[in-house]
Amino acid sequence: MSETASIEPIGKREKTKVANRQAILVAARRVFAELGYESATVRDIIRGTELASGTFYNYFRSKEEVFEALADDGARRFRPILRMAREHAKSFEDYLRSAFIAYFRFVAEENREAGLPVDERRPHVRTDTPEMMAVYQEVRQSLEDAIAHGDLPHIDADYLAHACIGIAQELGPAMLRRSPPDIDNAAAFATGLILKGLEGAPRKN
Amino acid sequence: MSETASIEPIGKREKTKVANRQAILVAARRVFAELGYESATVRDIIRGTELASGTFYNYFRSKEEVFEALADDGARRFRPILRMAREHAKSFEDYLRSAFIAYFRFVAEENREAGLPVDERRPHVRTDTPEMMAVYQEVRQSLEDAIAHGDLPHIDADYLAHACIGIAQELGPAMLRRSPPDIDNAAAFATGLILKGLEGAPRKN
DNA sequence: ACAGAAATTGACGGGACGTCATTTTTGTGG
DNA sequence: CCACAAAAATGACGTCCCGTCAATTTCTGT
Repeated sequence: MSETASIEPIGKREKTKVANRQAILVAARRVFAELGYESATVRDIIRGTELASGTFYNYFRSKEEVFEALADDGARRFRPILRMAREHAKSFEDYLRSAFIAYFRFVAEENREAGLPVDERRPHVRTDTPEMMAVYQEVRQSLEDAIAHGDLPHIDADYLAHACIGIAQELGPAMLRRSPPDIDNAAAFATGLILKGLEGAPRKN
Repeated sequence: MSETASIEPIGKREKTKVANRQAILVAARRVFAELGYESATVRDIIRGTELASGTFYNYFRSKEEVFEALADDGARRFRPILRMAREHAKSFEDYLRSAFIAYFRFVAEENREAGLPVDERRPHVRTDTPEMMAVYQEVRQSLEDAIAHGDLPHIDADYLAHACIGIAQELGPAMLRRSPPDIDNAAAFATGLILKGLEGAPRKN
């Protein structure tokens, strides 16, 4: 008898495996925040866990791969938010604005818990991880839908998606540099600019 | 007498100094292109010169500093182009378009001589070097001038400058990914988007 | 020509890297 | 309950890179 009680579909093997992976990711997040991506080392990360150096390489091939896993995490959390914004939007303008708001909120949140310095914290590494691509696809899909729906003229969806992402990426830090950061204001600026260009961007004061 | 001939305001000391610095930069550019920024090492760089390892540190404190010097170079070459675009422009639209064209040309050029892979080559490192800031300032100044001149409504010049830069940064690689890259088309897209938003962006086909 | 300043050199101690033979842990069949 | 094989963790090891620094070479002014 002994353990008829709980259904344990998951053996100890699997359990420690996810636990270790998680431990590495948690430690990595902290180490990257403290030392910055560049100067952080694989050893720094494993020292932040109970594991031995060799064990690290059972889970990741390099520091960069750990970072990508973290970036993936972020993108994975952000994507459903983006999708909900699309589904709930009453108009294209509405979608755009909520998407920007969601992103800027996300950025502000990530930044707040990572420590103060706005720029220095952002790891300087390639971020074209699969999940990031998925976010791009999500945005692009929204744009193509809007075009097909007649909400947008027939413009280059690829370029437009990149432009939106570029605006978001640059406006995010610019917003954070102001105190206090005004998410709605930044989102209004981006939305207005994309919809109507300079005439659509909110006047200052 | 001996050397009354040429006026040599520059001693041998100074000369080898600039030569060494240049040698390091040239080697670094090649090494970064070949190995990628991440995996390149200071040793790889000096091996590409006639210098000893210790000498490197007389010129730069780290690999990152070398990269920043290279980025500075790029920005330093780009800035006058940008300024000329501003001075020669007949209208704000004209300025915007030529600025984008200049940037996309620059990107295409840098990319062509660095080897083919579009994304992998771009070093993943902070690029907020002083000269980069200067480019941002240059853009922002243009925008503020245009606002003061009445060519633009009173909008947030800081945000707008960041938005332009974000668009340029994302559209550049997106353009390069197409074959053949169409600089004028990308510039037209960016200009139209900024000026009039979606309605201003060129229709596709 | 010479002395002192400036720059170069490469060896060195400290560490990080990624691997791998060994040990420990876990799952399974008798 | 045990034994045995597969899986995973361990940490020592050889290799390489880092940044420094005392010794040496190269330059400059007098």
